[in-house]
Amino acid sequence: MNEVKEDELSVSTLEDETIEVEHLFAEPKTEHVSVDGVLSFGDASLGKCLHIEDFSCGFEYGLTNNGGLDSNTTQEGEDLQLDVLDGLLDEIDEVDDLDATNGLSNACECEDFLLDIEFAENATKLDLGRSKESCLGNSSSESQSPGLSGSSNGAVGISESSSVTILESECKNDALNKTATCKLHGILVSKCGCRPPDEDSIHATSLELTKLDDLNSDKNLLACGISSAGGEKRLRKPTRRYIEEFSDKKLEYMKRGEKYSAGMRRRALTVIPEEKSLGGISVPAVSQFRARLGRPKKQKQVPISEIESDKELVSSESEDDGVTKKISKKHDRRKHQRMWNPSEVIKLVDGISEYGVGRWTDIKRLLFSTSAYRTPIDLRDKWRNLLRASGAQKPTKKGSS
DNA sequence: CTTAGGG
DNA sequence: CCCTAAG
Repeated sequence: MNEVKEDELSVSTLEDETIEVEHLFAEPKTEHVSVDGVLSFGDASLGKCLHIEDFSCGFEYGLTNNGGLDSNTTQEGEDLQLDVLDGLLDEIDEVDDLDATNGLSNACECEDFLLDIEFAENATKLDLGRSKESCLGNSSSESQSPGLSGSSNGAVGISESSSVTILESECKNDALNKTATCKLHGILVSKCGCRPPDEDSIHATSLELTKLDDLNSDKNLLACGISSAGGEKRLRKPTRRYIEEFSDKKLEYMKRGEKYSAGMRRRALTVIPEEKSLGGISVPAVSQFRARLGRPKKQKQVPISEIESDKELVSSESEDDGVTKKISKKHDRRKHQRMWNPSEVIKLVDGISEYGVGRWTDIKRLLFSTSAYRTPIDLRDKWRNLLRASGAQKPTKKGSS
C-alpha cells in the first residue's frame, strides 16, 4: 500500500507538487477553457495550492500514522483509515464524474458541478466524522453514523488540526496518495473558500481534477497495466456514453473497495462460522429489530478484516475482477455495478440495524442520501447478497445450524 | 409507491 | 443490476 517512493523527498515533494499544480494551471490550453479564465483564477489557485499541500500532508500523516504503526492500531485507527480511504475513493469517484461532465459541457454545468461537488464533500465529511460543516449550509443529511463513524471523529480531528505542524516533517507518502488527497482537499478548500459558484473555483477544481486524472491513470497503469485515459482525450466524445466509459477507469480504482468486502467476507466466513458473537460493536440499534440474523458478525468483522485484506490484496496482487467493468460496458442492461466499498456496507448494516430490514427507502434516504446511485432496491439486493455470502439460510433460523 | 423475489 | 408481482 505504501510504496514510499519519495520517502526522503518530503519537503521537495511539496514543492514539486505545487509546481505541478502551477504548471497545470499554466497550461490548461488542452481544455477548451478560455485563457481569460486561466488568468483570472491563476492567482487564487496558487494560494489554494499551498493550502492544499498543507492539508494533504496533514491528512496523509494521519493516514500513515494509523496505517503504519501497528503498535497503535486500534479499531478506531482502522476505522479512521478506512473511512478516510473510502472518503477519498468516493471523492475521486464523484470528481471523475464531475470532471467528465465538465469536459463535455463545462459551460453550462457549472451549477450542477458545484452542487455535486458539495455533495461529494458533504459525504466525505460525514464519513470522516463531519468535523466542520460550517462551510456549506446545505448539509441536508445528518450522518446517522452510530459507533463506527463516531470513533473516527476524534482521530480525524487530530490529524487535521495538527496538519500544519507535521506537514513538513512527516510527509512520507507516494505522490499518488498525496495527489489524491490533494484533490480531495482542493475541492474542500475551493468550496469553503468560495462558496458561490464562481467560475474560478470551478475551473480550478476541474484543473485539479484533470491533473488528478492523469495521476490516477498512472496508478491504474501501474496497478493493472490498463491504459485508459489521458487528459485530453476527455474532450473528444463528450457523450454520456463517454462518461460511462470514463467511470470505468475509476472502477479500476474502486476495485480496492471491492477487495475489502471480498476479503472481509472471506474472513468472516473463515474465522467466524456463526454470527453469534457480537461483543465488540455497540449497536445503538432498536432492540426490536436487532434480532436480525447474520448482520452483527459482519459489522464487527468489517473494520479489522478489511484493512488486512486490503494490505494483502493490494500488495500481493492487484486484480482479478477486471471483468466487471467490461461486462458492464457490453450489456447496457447492467449499468455500472458500483462496487460496494466497506464503508457503504457498514452504513448499510448500520441502517438496517437502526431502522430494520425492509426499510430500504428509509435507509436510503437517511444513510445514502449523498449517494445518487444506490437505490433502495440496490440496498436490498446488497443485503441479500451479504446474507447469501454469509451462508445464512433464509427461512427457519438464521444460519445457526 | 414500496417491497419481495426471480432472472 | 433489472424486471415483475404483490402489499
